[in-house]
Amino acid sequence: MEKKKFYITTPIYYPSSNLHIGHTYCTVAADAMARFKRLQGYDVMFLTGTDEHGQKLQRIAEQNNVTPIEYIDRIVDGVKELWKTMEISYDDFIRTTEDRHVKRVQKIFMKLYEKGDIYKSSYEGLYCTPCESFWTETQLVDGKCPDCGRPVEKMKEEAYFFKLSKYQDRILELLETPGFLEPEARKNEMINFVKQGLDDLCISRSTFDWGIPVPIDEKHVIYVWLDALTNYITALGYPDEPEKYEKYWPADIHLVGKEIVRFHSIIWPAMLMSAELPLPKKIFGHGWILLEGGKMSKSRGNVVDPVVLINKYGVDALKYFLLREYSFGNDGVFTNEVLLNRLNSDLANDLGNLVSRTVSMIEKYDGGVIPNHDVTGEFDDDLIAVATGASARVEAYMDKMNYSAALDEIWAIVRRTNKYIDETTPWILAKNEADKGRLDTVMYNLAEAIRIISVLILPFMHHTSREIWKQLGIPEGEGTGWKDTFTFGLIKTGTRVEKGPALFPRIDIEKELAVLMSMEGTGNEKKADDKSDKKEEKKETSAEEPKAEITIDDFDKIELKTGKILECKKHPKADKLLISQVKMGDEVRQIVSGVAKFYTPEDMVGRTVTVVANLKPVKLRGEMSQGMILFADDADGSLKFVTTDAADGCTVK
RNA sequence: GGCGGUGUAGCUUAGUUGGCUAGAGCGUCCGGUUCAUACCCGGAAGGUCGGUGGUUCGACUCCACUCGCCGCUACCA
Repeated sequence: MEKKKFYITTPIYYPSSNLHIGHTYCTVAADAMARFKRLQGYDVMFLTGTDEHGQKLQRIAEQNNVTPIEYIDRIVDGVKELWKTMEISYDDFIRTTEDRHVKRVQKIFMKLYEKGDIYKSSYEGLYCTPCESFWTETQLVDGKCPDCGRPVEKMKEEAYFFKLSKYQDRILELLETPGFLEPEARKNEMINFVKQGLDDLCISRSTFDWGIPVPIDEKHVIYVWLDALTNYITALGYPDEPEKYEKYWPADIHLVGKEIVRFHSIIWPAMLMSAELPLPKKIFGHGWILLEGGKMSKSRGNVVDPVVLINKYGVDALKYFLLREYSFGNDGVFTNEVLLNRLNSDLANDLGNLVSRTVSMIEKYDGGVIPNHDVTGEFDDDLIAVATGASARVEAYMDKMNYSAALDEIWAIVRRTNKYIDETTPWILAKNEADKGRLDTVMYNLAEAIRIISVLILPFMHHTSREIWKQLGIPEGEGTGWKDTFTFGLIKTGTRVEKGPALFPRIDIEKELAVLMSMEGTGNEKKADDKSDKKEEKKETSAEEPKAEITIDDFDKIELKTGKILECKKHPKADKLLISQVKMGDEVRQIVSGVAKFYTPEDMVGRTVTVVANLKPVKLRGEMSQGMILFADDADGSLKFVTTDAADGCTVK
């Protein structure tokens, strides 16, 4: 009988710097699912990789005085090393710079092109020369430039576009398909987004060359999404070596971060529709692991370099923590304290101690040999019911991507088994020779319950599973399959147990917190209020590129002046806008700024700031704006004033 | 501004189509136990299920309004 296939992917990560706990989280989740499905008997294909093109990498490499590929190779080595440390069981690792990907992307490009879904922007390119802006038809107001109201003209713009808009209706239908996009909240967002209308997607760039050349136009490279998203099928050999593709496609699940749900649930299916290929069965957008925001984190200190945590507590502990602590679709907050408490209570106290006490008792009472089990007693049935009933529920939770509930279900057995020991009081049975039969049965049942637990945790922490098998003397393959978790009584009488080191040594939390705190800053950290990731994402996709070089004459066209903000109020019809009255020497101007998210009107008043004075006045949602107040785009995503000590009305040069 | 989500014990949360005395884990307090990694087991305290009003014999579950937080989205000269 042919095995059922299961194809799961992570996003391909952008190797501009080393990976952090967020990437680890996603990959660990995918790995657990892959292992789970394999254990269940599926033929699993698990793909991860790296997205290696683009302006940003090219620039970073230049800054480091190396070629892009030299820089990337180094980072990718680190990524692979991390996955090795995490014991990520991927079946393939695709790099978008590999020949296999490059040539296939070009073929896919041609396929869409021949279909008529890729066009040069001049086809619909509408350009407002004074504004130097490029518009699509849907953006125009009365057929004119939405900014200045002047007529636009068709222009040749050197960029290729994908007709995303053409697939709008089909995408909407797809998004509404139950189960396609989860969790539910993301689905509604996307439906709403599509209903507002989709613009065609720019898929080429000519301003840099670190990318896959557009096959029909050497001046262009393919930009971001057509390159990146197609990895899911190029890795399978599509289109030229389609053996794996035919076997595994469509993907059963694309696991992605919530910030890239849009690209996976809208753009990617549209591309597939254009190529007339089957669509992925499910997109799941998981939440982010955040650090405590603001000042708190400084006083607490958080080491979030996964490698540091693994070295201290082990891979299994970290994996368990990530999947158990957080609800997969939602954001969660990471702190060292939460981590250590979870490890101590669930792993050291509950599971580790259970194995320890059981093996100790078998050694003490039965000479280290798992005994007969023919004297049943009061609590056996309940223990057996709990132990054998978990698998079905674990399956159900895993199908819903609910890792934490699945693990909790397994821990219900752990807790039940600990309770069983208290109920049966083996140390009392041991005192009376007449109770030996009952004692033996209790020992057997304990070993057997642990056996079931050890198999259930295999997808999440296989190292621990194997250590338990070692201590219980279970040979791999004997009662260690998924189906064996449904049956009680498989462990063989006569099996020799052997006490080993503690599975999870108990951590002195106070001491350990102090140690971790002293290591603060060694990891890649991200604050809970940090929007930089999202910002990066936006930058990548909205193509914020370095500006072309200008001459001093060009600069001279800009009139910068200092201005004092006299009054400021909220824009009545726009959330993000503030309207300021700015005094610049003799005149007072009204200027609208998009900073309401960061500053209240009170924050604005009284400051002397830098203003672009000769910017063409414009109406913003009904309010006149005569200039622009400059702000610094800070690293954390916030905007900071560019203030000055000078009097208002001075020229800045 | 539009759309959507969410708000349940100190913390993290479960509650499918309305019937519960609203569950669980962690934390706290009390008790038990000693096989075990000072662990484990039991018990208790702690919730007007964001607020108000409505539908209903009955609402955490449905409806309206309202407040808080979050996301997507428009405006960001």
